[in-house]
Parts: sequence; structure tokens; C-alpha cells
Amino acid sequence: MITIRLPDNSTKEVPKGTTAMDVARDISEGLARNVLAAKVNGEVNDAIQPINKDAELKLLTWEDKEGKEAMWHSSAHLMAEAVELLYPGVKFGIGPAIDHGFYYDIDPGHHNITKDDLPKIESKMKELAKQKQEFVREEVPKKQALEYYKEKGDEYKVELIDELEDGTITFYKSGEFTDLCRGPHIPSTSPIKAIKLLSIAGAYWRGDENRKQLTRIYGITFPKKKQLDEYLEMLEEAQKRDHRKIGKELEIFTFSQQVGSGLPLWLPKGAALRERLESFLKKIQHKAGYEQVISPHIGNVNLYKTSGHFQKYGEDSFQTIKTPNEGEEFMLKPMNCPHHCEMYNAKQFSFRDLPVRYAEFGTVYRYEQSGELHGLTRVRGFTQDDAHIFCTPEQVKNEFKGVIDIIMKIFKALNFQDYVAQVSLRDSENNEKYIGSDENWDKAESAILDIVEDSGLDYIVEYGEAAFYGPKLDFMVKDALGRSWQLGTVQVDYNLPERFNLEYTGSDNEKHRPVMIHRAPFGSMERFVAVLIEHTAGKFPLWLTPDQVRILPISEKYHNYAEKVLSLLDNYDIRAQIDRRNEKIGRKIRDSELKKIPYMLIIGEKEAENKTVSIRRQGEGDIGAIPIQEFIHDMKNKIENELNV
RNA sequence: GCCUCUUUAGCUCAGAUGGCAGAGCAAUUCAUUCGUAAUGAAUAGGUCGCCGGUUCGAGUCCGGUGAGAGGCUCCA
Repeated sequence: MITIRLPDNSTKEVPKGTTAMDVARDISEGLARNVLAAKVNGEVNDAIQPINKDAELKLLTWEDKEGKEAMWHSSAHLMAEAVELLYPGVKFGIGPAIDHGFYYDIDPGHHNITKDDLPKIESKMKELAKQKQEFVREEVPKKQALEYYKEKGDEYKVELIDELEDGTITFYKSGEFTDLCRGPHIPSTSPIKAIKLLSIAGAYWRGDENRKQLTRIYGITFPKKKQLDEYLEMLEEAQKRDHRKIGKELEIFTFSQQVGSGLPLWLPKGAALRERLESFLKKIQHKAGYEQVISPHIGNVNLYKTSGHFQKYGEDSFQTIKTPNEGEEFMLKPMNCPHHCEMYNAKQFSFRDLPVRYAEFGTVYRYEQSGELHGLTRVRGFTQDDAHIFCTPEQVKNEFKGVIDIIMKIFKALNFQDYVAQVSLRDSENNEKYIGSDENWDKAESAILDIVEDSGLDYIVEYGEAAFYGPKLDFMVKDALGRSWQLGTVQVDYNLPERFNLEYTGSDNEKHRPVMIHRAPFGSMERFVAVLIEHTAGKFPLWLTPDQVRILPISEKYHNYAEKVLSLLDNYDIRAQIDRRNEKIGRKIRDSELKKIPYMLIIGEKEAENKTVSIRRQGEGDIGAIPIQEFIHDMKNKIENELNV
């Protein structure tokens, strides 16, 4: 007999070889039906795997992350089975569970699987799922596993097995389909009740663009049809928040083929919004001791040879432009840091002068592959809210903290709560990707880790994600469709100061090398605004929104009073417009609502007589008439509160 | 850059099998002067992304190319 301890700390004595499923059945049939997998001593296993020694057991259901994973992983197998039945001879790459669903990479051979095939595959999956196929785990020697796939002619699986350690390898069999797989799986296909194949895409084998491109099918499954419906509805809602759609509707930005792809055009409302964000940050930075600088949009190619950007990105950049007579070569500015280094070099600094903080809303241009461009989040010309801090090694910690404070202030003012702080370090096996000495890298990396640890931020560490000149701390925020984007970034850099021979005089009267911190709290104005649009669905905070108030006269008779209200609001810097169209009030309200104007002031006979305005709040409806001065006072208070962070 | 898909009026979209291009909204004009999410009527608006081919004839079929979408690779 062995002892099983359950999460509520109760124990059960059961015979050796009992499965998690047996335990579940013992508790209740209902529970057993819901069990997808089991956590045995912290390890996730099949629910039908025998337990042979004392163990802590947690039964995993749809409510658990690991339960969903097992379900989706098994769904990937089910899809593969369906595909193999429909298109004999296809080969398979990998098919994992992901955050929302699963995918499988397929080499369709001479078939050509397209979007139109998805419904067919989907219904085959439904048919197979109904057969309640069990997932049977099988341990086979490596040699035998290799033979199986060699015979099947699946070179992808052969490659995967080749790389596994010698010994036994696990296969899972469900219905007609056998797959190399570590598991775990759900007991049978019966919990897979609702199936949706979402999209189809090309994906390089093993993520290597030099290797064959396989067909990747994305899908998701649920134990209940209702859950699938809700998920699809959620996706639809998310698509409505897409910044490309809202940006167009609210006239924030546009693109033009004539101008060029990836080159955003900020329309008046977008420009006003962006300027407001910029002056908000400028104010904060001014208080924090930053100085604004300005640099041109191009720089001599030698500047970027000195910085190392040319060697690193020269071929994958916009190519240099040449002067007609002298043959001088210039590059579109891909980064502001080299310019700021030269500004630092324009003057002699003592340790007493440091830190020096040069800030610039610097527009940079980077060649991005055409398939990469995406709305405002991935563009070829964008403006960074950049700054470079030149400081002594002793000041790094404090300065870095100051930067984190600024980022937090901004996230708070804009109500960004779901961000991930990511420390990006070198990939130690791939040293040629980076410039600078190991010693400097070690210094910089440990400095960042120390600071982040001290700051109390929740953070994750990613290796191989560092910039080529230094490690960084990035703030990642998700868009409406769950894609993660980098916004704020802070980078410690010991390398550029060396390359540009930056110096300051220490108290010992010797020359010393300053340390540079690169930082951009928004990241880029384009990307930040894109994410902001999706987070707010276009309902920006009052202080930021392009039009705060729209005055809606009931008819032309009240235009006079409307003009008076407008000039009053204007005196108090409240951004308002009058809807002078010859339309009914209902129409004017509807259009203002759709444009997400926070406040509508309805003005008719009553209001003109009593010197009041009838307020309608966007999304909330009529909230009654108040004297115009009172409205102005309330607005001012609200805006001040929003900015008071 | 690669894979799949899309591209028709300012916007959203219809246009089997090739036979002179259509709707709604927006715009303009006129009427209406109206109380909390669309007043009515009339008018104007398109070398169907671009280049080439097949055909008596191409928005529709074929080839190329631009742009957009979803992924992959990349991202200073």
C-alpha cells in the first residue's frame, strides 16, 4: 500500500499502481469525468499512469493551467490524426499547446493545405473525438523509435529523436495516430467537445529561415461549446479594439502607399494627442534633471562605424545616401545615442557635473522587412522618447532607479497594469552577436539584476534578448489580440562610452570613463499610442483625449449661446467644438458617442435662459444640467486628478 | 524576406458560369429648426491597386508587381 496526500492535506491509503483516475473516481464520478491530467509530486503526468510510491497528488482539470495544456496538447494530436487520415503521407514537425490553444506544424508534401481545408479537418476531428479514443503511452527504445519514423519517411521526427538522449522514448497512440511525445495527455478524446481551427500560416522548421517552411495550423478546443462561443466572441471584441481600426475611425493616423509603407502619418487629432503625451513626459523629465537636446535625422556613416551600428546592421538598413560632389556617405539615423555621445564630447565634464541627462524625442528610421510591418506597432520611421544618462559607475544604480520611477509614473497615469518587466541578458553561447568585453558585460548584467531585484518589480529573465551593446530591462505590454510588445526600455551600456572615448575628470584629477544609460519610457510614440488605443478602446483619459467636449445646439437658434460657451471653455483650455450641422439632436449625440467624445453639452432654450449646460457623459447618458462655471470647475478638477500621480 | 489569404466609390462591402460597374454610410444641394444614439429628398462620386498576357470582349481567367491581413524569421 502507498499513501496519497491530496491538496486539502487529507491522505488515502491505496494499493501500489493505483492511478490518479482511480483516486478521482473514488472521490466522485463527476470529478473523474473532469480530470484531464495529474500532478504527482510536482510533476505533471497522465491521469491514467500508475503511481508506485507515496505521493502528493493534485488532480488537474480544466480549471488548472496544466489541465488546459494537456487538453490542448492532446487536441494537437487529434488534429494530426485527422490530417493524416485526410491527407495520407503528410509529415509532422512539432505540435505543442500554447497560451490559447495549440498548433501543429505539418509538411503537407504534395498536398496544399489552405484555409479552405480547415472546416474539413475540423469536422474530421469532431468525428474522431466522439470515438473517445484513449491516449495510450508506450515506451520504446530509441533505436526502434528511429526505425518507426524512418520507415514512415518522416525526417522531422527522425531529427528530433536523433537529438534525444539514448534510452527509452515515449510514444503516444490515439486511434490510428502514433506520435513521438513526452506527454502528458488527457485520458481520452472525450472531453474535447468544442473544436475550432483558427488560422493557417507558414512556419520555418525549427524556427530557422534557412530550412523548409512547414504549414502551421492553429486551433483551440474546449470541454463545452459555450466556452468556445465565449472565446470567439472575446476574439471579436478584441478585434474591435484594434488600433488600426480605431486609429482610422478617430482620425489619429493614416498610411499612404505614395509616402511608403511603414511610414505613419499623424493626423491632427493624433498629433495633438502625441504632443500632449510628449509634454507630459517632458515635464516629468525636467523635474528629474533631464535637458532637452535636438539632433538631425541623418549622420555621417563614420558615426555609425564608431558606434558599431553600421557593422551590425549596415546591410539590413536603409542604405547610405551620398553627396553628389564629395561622395560623403550619410545614413538615416537609426539611433539617437551616437549623436548624444558626440554632444557629450563637445564639452569637458568633471565628476561634479554628472550625471548628465540628454533627452530628445528623436525620430529614427530602420529598415524592417516588409512582412514585419504592422500598424503603428512595427514601422520604419518612428520617434523614440529617448534619453541618455552619462554618469559615474557609482551613480548607475540610483540613475537606473530614477528611470524605473519615471516609467512607473507613466504607466500609472495611463492606467497600464498588465505589463511584464523583462531583464534581457546575453546569450552566452553566441558571443559574436555582441560588442564589448566580457568584463563590461558582466558588470552591466549584474548591475541590472541587482537594481531590478532591489526595486521590488516582478520580473522575468530572458537570455539572448539583450541589445548588441548591452543588457536591458524592458517593459512588455500586450495588445488587444494578446501579442506582446516592448514599450519602455532601460539599458546599461559600458561599450559606447569606450567607442566614443567619453571621459570625465574624477576627484583624483584623472580621466575616467562614464557609464551610459539608454532609456525610453514610452519606447516609441507610435507603438505606445497603438497600445494605448487598444487598452482604452479609443476612450482616452480626459487630459489626453483630442476633443474633450462637443457642444450640441438643439437648433441654429442656439448657436449664439453655443459660441459663448465655446469661448468660455476655450479660456480655460478645455478642448471643445460645436456641432453646427443642421441635424437633429439625436444624430449629433450619436456621432459624438461614436467618436468617443467624453462630454457632450446639449444646449437649447432652457440652457440659454438659465446659463447652464446639459451634460451627457459618453457611454453613460444624460447627467443633468448645471451652470457652465460649475462644469468648467469639475472638468479642471478631473484633469488635475488624472495627472496627479 | 518566407508561407497563406485579401485588394471594387472617402468608409464598409455586393458583384455564379468572362458580355458596357452596384448598395449602405459619408459628401454636396434643397427642405425641415427639431430636447438625449441615424429627418426627408435630390445630386455628384469608380481607367475595379499597378503592369503585361489570353480572348471578339477581362472587375471576373493567367503571369508579374505594389499594398494590406494572419503567422514564421528578424527587431539597434
